[in-house]
Amino acid sequence: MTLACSASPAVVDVKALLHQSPLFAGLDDTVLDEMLSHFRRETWKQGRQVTGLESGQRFHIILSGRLKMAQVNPDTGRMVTLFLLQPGDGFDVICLLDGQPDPLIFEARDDLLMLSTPMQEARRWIEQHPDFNRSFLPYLGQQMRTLANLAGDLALHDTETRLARLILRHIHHEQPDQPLRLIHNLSHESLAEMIGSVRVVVNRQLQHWQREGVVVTRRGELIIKELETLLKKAMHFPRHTPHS
Amino acid sequence: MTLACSASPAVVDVKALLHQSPLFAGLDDTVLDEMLSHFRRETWKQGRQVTGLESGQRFHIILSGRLKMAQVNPDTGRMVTLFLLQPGDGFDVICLLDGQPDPLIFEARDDLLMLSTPMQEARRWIEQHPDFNRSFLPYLGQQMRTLANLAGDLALHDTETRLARLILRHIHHEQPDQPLRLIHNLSHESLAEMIGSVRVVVNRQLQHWQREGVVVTRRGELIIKELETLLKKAMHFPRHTPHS
DNA sequence: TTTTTTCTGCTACCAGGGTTACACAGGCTG
DNA sequence: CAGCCTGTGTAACCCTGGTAGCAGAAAAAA
Repeated sequence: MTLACSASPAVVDVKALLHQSPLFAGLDDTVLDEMLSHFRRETWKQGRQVTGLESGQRFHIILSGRLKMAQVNPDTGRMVTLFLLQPGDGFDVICLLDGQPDPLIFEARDDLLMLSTPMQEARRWIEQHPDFNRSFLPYLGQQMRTLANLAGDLALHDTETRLARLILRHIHHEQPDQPLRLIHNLSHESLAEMIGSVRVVVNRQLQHWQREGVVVTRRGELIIKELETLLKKAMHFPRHTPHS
Repeated sequence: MTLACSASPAVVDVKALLHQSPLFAGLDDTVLDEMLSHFRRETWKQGRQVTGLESGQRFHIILSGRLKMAQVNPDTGRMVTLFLLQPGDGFDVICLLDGQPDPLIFEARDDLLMLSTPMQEARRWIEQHPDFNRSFLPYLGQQMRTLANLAGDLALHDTETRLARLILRHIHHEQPDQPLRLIHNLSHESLAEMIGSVRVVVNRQLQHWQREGVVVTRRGELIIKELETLLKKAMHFPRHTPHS
């Protein structure tokens, strides 16, 4: 019997997880139970793509796995990742808010376990539970902040800066004596989509840093050797505090 | 005595204006009055710049004039406009939501007349008036949608496409027989900031279109001659419906 | 194992668009 | 009126970063 992290999603302790998530942290246990009764489980397997139009009928809460929320240019085939949603996140929040369909694409980066409920039901529940806003509104603020920063970065900074920031933003706060590394097993392609660029460019940059001795790359792994240098490349104007 | 549009802001019919705005449209008249009692008037004259850190203490509602909400790169001095806020809009919404300071810049494009109240007060009022969410949440959705589209455009489309879209998005729906033109008296510089580019590039593009016969430019004015052509340049993937 | 697919490294190419610079127009101001 | 300042037209330059293409390594599937 293995100690599963995301391997055995069926036994996830839903309530414990939601209590840690920024969205439901403050909710009373009984209220949470009541809410959960409106939801049903739903699973997507890795790689599944769904457009905003299709998924727009239901609101989802991620229990395990990561979900890419992206925009596509059908002409060139290129993609930008707007959000990489994690357990505790909900989608599609924008559609939940204003009811309009989103021209977005959602793609399961891992096998996904989620809760889902009809959009209308979610809206109704939120209306009837004003206390939820105590955590919901700040959550929305964070999302908007992330989007604003993405837009700002895309318009104002070069790929090197953007890549450096992306990496730093995603460093897991592990034991400080361990060598710093990215846990996320993201391909260069994925990294590229997250900074609004292309695989070749990301690779080019990483190789460049590797020759400088700043990082070491192995397949699906990225080890930071000189954090200071990377910080300098990323810090070209005041940073926002990464949540949590 | 002149027929003032934004010239005599002192006599603006606040309640009428707010009833039209997406944020307060649905509010009861008595509730609106109660709300207004928490606010005080505030004026900024054109060109005034304020950072998010300074203005973060109060929440504002625009009554007349336009306000640029932008991000800056202190190294290059370049700017991106995230929002061009109009009468009926509020700011800073992100800070209102999560309480964190924004590394943004707010600049009055015209003389501004606004209502303002301490952030805390605004948050408290929202908490106590759950009905407000009926219009507030959709409003937030629109804002997020706008940001998402901006980020998407910046990453996926060239300057020509972005400029075409910007212009089309800002056409005032006037009498259809009149020649189409941009009311906003925006400089090329302003246009550039709104598409995350630079004056020279915008000018270059406009001249190019002018030689093609698509538009005619005069100082501070832009007349569209061939709407079809411009639409074709803008339409490279499914458009979202511009609000209102 | 062999085969297939997914990632990665690297090259040559070139064009979009950003930087800099200057001249002139129109509107303001004194 | 002269002066100033902001907005506009246009040129030369060149560099970042995107496209196309291929070959090998690693992983996954057969």
